[in-house]
Amino acid sequence: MIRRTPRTHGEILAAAARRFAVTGYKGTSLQDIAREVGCSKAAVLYHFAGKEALLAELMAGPISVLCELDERISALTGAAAQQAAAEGFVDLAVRFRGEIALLRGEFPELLAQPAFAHIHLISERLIEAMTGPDGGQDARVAALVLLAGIAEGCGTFADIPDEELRPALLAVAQRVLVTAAPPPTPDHQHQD
Amino acid sequence: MIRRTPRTHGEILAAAARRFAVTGYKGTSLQDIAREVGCSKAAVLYHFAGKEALLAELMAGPISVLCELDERISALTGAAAQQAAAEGFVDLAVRFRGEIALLRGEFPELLAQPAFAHIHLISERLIEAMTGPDGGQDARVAALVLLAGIAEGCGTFADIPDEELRPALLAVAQRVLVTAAPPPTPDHQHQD
DNA sequence: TCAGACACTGACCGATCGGTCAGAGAAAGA
DNA sequence: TCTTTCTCTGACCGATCGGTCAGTGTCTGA
Repeated sequence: MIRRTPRTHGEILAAAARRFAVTGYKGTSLQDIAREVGCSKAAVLYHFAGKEALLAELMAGPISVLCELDERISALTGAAAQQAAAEGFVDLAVRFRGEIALLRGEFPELLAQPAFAHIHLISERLIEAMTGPDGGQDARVAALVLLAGIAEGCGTFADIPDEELRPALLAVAQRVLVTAAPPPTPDHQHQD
Repeated sequence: MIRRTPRTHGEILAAAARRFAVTGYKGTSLQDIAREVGCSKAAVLYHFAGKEALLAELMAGPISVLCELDERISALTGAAAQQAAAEGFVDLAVRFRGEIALLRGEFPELLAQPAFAHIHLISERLIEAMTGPDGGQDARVAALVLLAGIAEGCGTFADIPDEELRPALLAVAQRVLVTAAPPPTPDHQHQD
């Protein structure tokens, strides 16, 4: 029972991540992945129940971190929730930028699948938190632009190391989010 | 020579735009479009040389505006170019948000096609302009997050009319862009 | 009335997709 | 040595893709 040759499972996963990152989930065939690994398509399907299973395993890490972030935020309100959401999402995006990048533009359809249904709810709560205590339409637009910009952009920062990208994104987040609604009357106009 | 029944060409284009916006370019088949119009797939291919031709005609508007913006920016430098790039891109994104949305995540592959090769160069020049006179890595990150965030996010703001979305996005742009390199030349610092 | 242009259809094409399946080959325990 | 288990393969499946093609009905100008 020594289960020799542990090579393939991890190799296939890594190859799938590489191909997905370049050509996207839909744009990558099982044949492409098999070619990258150097085995048959059937071998890929021997180790994984299907193409979806491959994606699910690849996204397990970032998804669990996203769920943790959601729980953490749900215990907070107002500016504290906003700050935690921004910092948490930047951390997640930097750490898992490869995984996020491979979902480029396929969020709508992938999220429609039952396996990822809860992600949709979480992302909505994330935007709500990032919108902050202001709650106005401008704040919501800012939150959405930030979220989408980080998610979409972080995959293209392959040349920037984590320890430089994180503070850069955090700085952007601090600037873009509508942080305070001092009086009830809308009154934000100072900046930096 | 009266060319009666002008119905189909425009109808097909509109139906394609609708389907592309929902399921993406790759995710929409000619059959889907034909079903939406209520004709055969062959009829779609009678009016358009192919699926790519459909996309090209849909994108002709935003692309020409993008080219104009590129020319306008190329005549400017520094903060003026940055401001023009931000405002111009926001205008473009708001006006053509439907068209931009249908490219969701398919930029990499579509831009790889020779027909759209110059778009890639333009978007790079746009980012360079948005990076601004500061030129540092943080400014570049900010520019890319803004560009990606607007492009990716604007398609989801279907419930916000143009005249509200534009100032909201402009406000985000003013906040997020690194507008000045403070120590060397204190030049411009107005805001809002 | 009739030829021809136009708009369109259904059948069909080769390619590719995700996925299945019977079986081959190697290794390990008995 | 024999049997079992694991790993992997090539052939194959039905579905769907973008695209082609011969032909059909309809309208128009002569």
